[in-house]
Amino acid sequence: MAKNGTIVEKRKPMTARELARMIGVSQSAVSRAFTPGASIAPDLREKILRFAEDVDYHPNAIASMLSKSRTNIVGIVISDMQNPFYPALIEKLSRALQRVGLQSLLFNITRGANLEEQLSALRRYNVDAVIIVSATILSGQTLRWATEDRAAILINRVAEDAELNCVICDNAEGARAIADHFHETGRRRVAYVAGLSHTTTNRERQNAFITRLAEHGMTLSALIDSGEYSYYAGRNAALGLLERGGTDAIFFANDILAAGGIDALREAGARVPEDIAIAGFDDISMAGWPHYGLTTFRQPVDTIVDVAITMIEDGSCAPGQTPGIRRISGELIKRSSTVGPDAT
Amino acid sequence: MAKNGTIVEKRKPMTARELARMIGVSQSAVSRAFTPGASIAPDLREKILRFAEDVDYHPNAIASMLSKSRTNIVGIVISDMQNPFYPALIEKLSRALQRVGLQSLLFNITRGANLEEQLSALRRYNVDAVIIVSATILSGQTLRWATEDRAAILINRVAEDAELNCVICDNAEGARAIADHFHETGRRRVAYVAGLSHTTTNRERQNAFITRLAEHGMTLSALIDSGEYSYYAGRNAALGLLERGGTDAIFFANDILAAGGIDALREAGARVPEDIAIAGFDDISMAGWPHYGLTTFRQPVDTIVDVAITMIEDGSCAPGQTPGIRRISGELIKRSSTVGPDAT
DNA sequence: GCCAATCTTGCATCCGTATGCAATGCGCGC
DNA sequence: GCGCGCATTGCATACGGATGCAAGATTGGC
Repeated sequence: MAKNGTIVEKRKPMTARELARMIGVSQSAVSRAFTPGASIAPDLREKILRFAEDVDYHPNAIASMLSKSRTNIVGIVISDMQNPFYPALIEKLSRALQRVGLQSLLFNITRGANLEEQLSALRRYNVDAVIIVSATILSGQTLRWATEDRAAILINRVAEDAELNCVICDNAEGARAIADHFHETGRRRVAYVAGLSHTTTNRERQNAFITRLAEHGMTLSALIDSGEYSYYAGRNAALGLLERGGTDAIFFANDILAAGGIDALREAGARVPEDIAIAGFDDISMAGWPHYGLTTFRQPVDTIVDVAITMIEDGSCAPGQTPGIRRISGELIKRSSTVGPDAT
Repeated sequence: MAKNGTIVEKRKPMTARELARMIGVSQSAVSRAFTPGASIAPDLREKILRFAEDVDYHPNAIASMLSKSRTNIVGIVISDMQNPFYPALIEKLSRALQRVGLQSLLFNITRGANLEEQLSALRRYNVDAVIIVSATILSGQTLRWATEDRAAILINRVAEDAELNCVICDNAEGARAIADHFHETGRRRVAYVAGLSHTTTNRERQNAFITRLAEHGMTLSALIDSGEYSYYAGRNAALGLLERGGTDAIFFANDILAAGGIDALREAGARVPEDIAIAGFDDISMAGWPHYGLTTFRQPVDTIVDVAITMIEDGSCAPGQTPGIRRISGELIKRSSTVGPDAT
């Protein structure tokens, strides 16, 4: 009744040569059968593929990579999975890559000194392209090192000192939309809460916002650098503003900050939006929850992903091509945190 | 003034042979210099490594994979990035893998028919191991197919029909802890809200919870299958229970459901925990936010990750080894959703 | 000072697939 | 019926590094 006691040896997968010998053709034929567009008679291909299916042969991707020097792997560098915006982006990105036959090698980097060590595999693995997702952690120098001689795209961050392709939401447009919206809804003394103030996304949002406030003749009641893009940083910033007084609207640099802000204000007894209107940026799913009803500028994530994939597929992000910055338009989503529950 | 107009050709990376010829040694020597423990004189290794650094030589990982038939890549299969628990887990997992020199190839699968197609790369890429994270989507059959002849670990799900290694939080322990806690805090008519009722995690939590209620002589006032592990599903379930009445505590199968439940109840005018106590499962970061203050059973994520990594490193999840289920103890985290703000 | 044991090193080959080139076969036009 | 041209196919080799084996270099023992 027992299975025989011999060690179950891991059976080595079949190779193209073995398959070829079984069928009585050359290894080249097998290779061609699996290569779309290769020069091979349709019936032979059919026959080989059928045979392959029977014996469960699959081409070894590693060997293929070596001879084609193409891996079909895209490295994705990310550093902040705490902000729900990024997991959502990664999910869409990896699915879109998969749809065009590319795999995602994930590099989750940690703030610290040994960044090059963390990214060393990125170079040794010969990924076809690198997508760097808001790696606020990477300095311009590391950025250049990581993307040297390699197709690369930055998402949600622009490269300042390096010449790199960037796909990014039009942060200025969004910040202006928020400012306009505050203006239209009668807010006049407005505060801005930065996440990491030195990041390019923050600077773009902040500058455009402040400029637009001035154009409307509104008052910038406060400018706070919360130090990080986190829920608790948002809470602290909001409480500080509440205590100080003189603010009737706050634009948080992103939604997770804004969520903290809304909760903290309400717990402290302030009414949102009656006393203080709140707006964020990104439109993470939480922003749409009834509890938050957060007015925010929706990042065009789908388009951003599409553009990035297209650049990888058509090679326009390959080294040697002239890099450029693609700014994608977003959309203002008005919710109850600025216009009250009636307008929802 | 313009740079010369020649096409910038992508300079091909140097090979071990070229490096060897430059130094005047054999290619083998170079290979050995980069192979820890290889038979090579210390000074020669030193010399080669120094030279390599100078000319920026890095061993080609693809070629190495081919000859060693080891990729140092672990495939991570995931399907639900919406629940914040999973991004947090993925983040820790990928960092831990990176720490031991393994890369993470991400497979973000979508519910649907062509699962094998989505996972086909998993087999062709010869990953050293597969970690399947709560792939509630995968049937036992697909599971077996995906892990065939391959080191594999399931996290947060047990395999029922396949013989696979599982690392999982002790769901029954957690459910009992919640039941005990409800009992101690005077709750008597308790409801359970399932996520996907057929998932193994749900069944374990549900069965243990109901059993413990009975042991305490408490009433199971309702058993709801919310249909998915989502915020909105939690809202709907909670509102249904509130309308029906007769429930003074609800155990949601996970935190994201519970968060929806808390919000919906409060919006409907119920007091949490005075009228209804709420508990969840996972301890996602949101559970600790003051707004939620969610009592929950904390999954031992760090330990789960450690155990999984260890199994990969010591080969105990390799094919041929006897698979087993590792249940890791978690911890009840009491917060204001059950014991009121005083106890916080 | 000589020989054996050990450490180093290089040579040759392998890993499994892709592909340029040459050879073969087939079809078609005249 | 012959010849040209295209479609197929196989052969040989490349991709870049790992490694068994044997030769060469060192060291130590007596």
